[in-house]
Amino acid sequence: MTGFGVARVAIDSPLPQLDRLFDYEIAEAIRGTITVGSRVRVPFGRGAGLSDGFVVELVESSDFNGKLARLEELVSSVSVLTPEIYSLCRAVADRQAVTIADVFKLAIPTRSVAVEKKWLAAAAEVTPALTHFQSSKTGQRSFAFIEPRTNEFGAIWVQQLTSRAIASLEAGESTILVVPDYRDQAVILAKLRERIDAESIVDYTSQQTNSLRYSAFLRCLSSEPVIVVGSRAALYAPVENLGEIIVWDDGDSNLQEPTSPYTHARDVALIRQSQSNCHILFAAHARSSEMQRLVEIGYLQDISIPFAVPKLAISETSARVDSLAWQAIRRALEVGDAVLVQVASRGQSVSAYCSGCGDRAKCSICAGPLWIDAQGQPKCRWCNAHNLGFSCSACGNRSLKQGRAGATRTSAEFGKAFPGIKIIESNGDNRLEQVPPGKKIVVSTPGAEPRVDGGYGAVVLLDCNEMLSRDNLRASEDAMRVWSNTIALMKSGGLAVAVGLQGFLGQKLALWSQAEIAQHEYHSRAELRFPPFVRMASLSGERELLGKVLDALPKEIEILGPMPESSKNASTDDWRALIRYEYAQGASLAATLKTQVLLATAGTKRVSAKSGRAQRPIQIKMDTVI
DNA sequence: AGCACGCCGACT
DNA sequence: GTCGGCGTGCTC
Repeated sequence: MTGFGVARVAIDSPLPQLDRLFDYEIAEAIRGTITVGSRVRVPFGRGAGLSDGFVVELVESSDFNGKLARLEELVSSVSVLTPEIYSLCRAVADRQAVTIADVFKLAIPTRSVAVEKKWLAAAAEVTPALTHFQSSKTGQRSFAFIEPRTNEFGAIWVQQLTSRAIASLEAGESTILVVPDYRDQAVILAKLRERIDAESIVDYTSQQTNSLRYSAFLRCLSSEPVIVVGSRAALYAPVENLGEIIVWDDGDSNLQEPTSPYTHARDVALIRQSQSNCHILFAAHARSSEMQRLVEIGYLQDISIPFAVPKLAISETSARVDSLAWQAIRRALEVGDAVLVQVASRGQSVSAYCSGCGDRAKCSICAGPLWIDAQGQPKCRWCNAHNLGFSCSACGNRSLKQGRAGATRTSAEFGKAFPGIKIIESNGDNRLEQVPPGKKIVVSTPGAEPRVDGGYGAVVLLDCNEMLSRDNLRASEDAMRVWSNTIALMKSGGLAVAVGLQGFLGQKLALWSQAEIAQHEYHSRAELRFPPFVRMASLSGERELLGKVLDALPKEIEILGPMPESSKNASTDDWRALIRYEYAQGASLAATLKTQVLLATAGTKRVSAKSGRAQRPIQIKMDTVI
């Protein structure tokens, strides 16, 4: 036990200048118990108190020219920061130009003493076998389209992914299964519980209490192989013998980290894969442009198994619901099946207009666009205010005209067309998870579609053009993903109809040529030099500081802007610049940005007084979402 | 972040 | 003469 007298500690501090290791002399009293990964409290700086940190390395001596401070307080003997997770956090922080502490927040849950005591007591009884085998395997990196279909056993993708994870488990390896949608997580967990022992399943789902999260985390630390199911955070699960990472439906925006380190689960998964050499599989019904890129450059292999494509009719009419759709609905109802109708937006009407001059109706408070909710009342899309006493800002007229129908009005229309048939509405605010099978029409907004045992007899996609014309770079890609996932809720013999979908996308979707659609999308991004063909970072902060940082960047880096931040709540006078760069430039750009921001902001007074909360003077997002 | 060190204005 | 302003810089 002698020898390791010095601990190299990562301080858990958000300050970028402290994002490195500090050496400490370990006090005799705790030398025997301290391990790599231990949570410790160390004296730091001139402050009187102790700072939190993690032991990253134990060494015999330090090469620090100075007197080492003493590490006296070991918080707990559990090695929470395993070497594998430390290097993952380090790599993520470096890639995103953020502090490692920002990544620790995602990787290491808050300690719960009670949970830890219980776990330690149980661990002492079991004595895990030391199976720390060093795998020299090379992981296979792949992408697969999965058959969009539901049968009596549930969705095909659920069956395929759980089977894959169970096979790994039986071979003694762990799997991390990333599923963005919480309803899908529940379905996956239920399917796993049906088939294997609960001991081997770790629920890493995010909406849990601290103690549950910590308990799930500790279960991963035991060396028994497990299947971890969760969202973004599951990628940091400290499992050993990681056999495979599976990411389901990577196009889902839930996989994007909204706060620092601003990562996408896809990138974290790829980093962890490359470090541990495990297998990685991205699977979905549609292909994101990021997947398309990785397949095209040969980084991922397409291992899709050919499958029968769903029956899908495209109607190019301008009618909102055309005869093809009516026919499909009628046929499904006749055989006693449930029908799913997808509508672009909820309420009575997506939009409202002045009946006098025809101008778009605006909110009396914030001038945002009005829509008509399920109760028939005008509401603002931006500030949510009721606008009962509408008066047109242009002509003074006091009455409204409804725009295109939303889910509520569509329901009413279907009610009239199919008297006696049960109509059910599901939307983001009022979401149904599951409906019983049988004759009924379910009207849903995208993302709120309830599941039905055995699948829907027919799926009708309305407002296809509306979905495509959203003001967003990813509108088309998102729409394709949503439609594909909706069609996947249909049973084998069912018929889907996409109303108002024209041209290339219509033709290709009808043939389920997902790869061609993704290729088309990706190439159009490449032409514009938009992500994911290149990467795009955003820098925001005070104009002068921003200028200093931008001036320090190498000449070959393309800078767009800076320009004033256009936020709806125009309280900030921040400026913003975009930086377009190649993937190969990422590492060095992140490093220069990190140091340049530090240099530019050194000596700057932190403006914490006015806003109340200390803010970083310059914010770096290495991959901005446009 | 804290906290100390350091080099310029009005005070018992 | 010195008390203290907060600009600058460091933290194993």
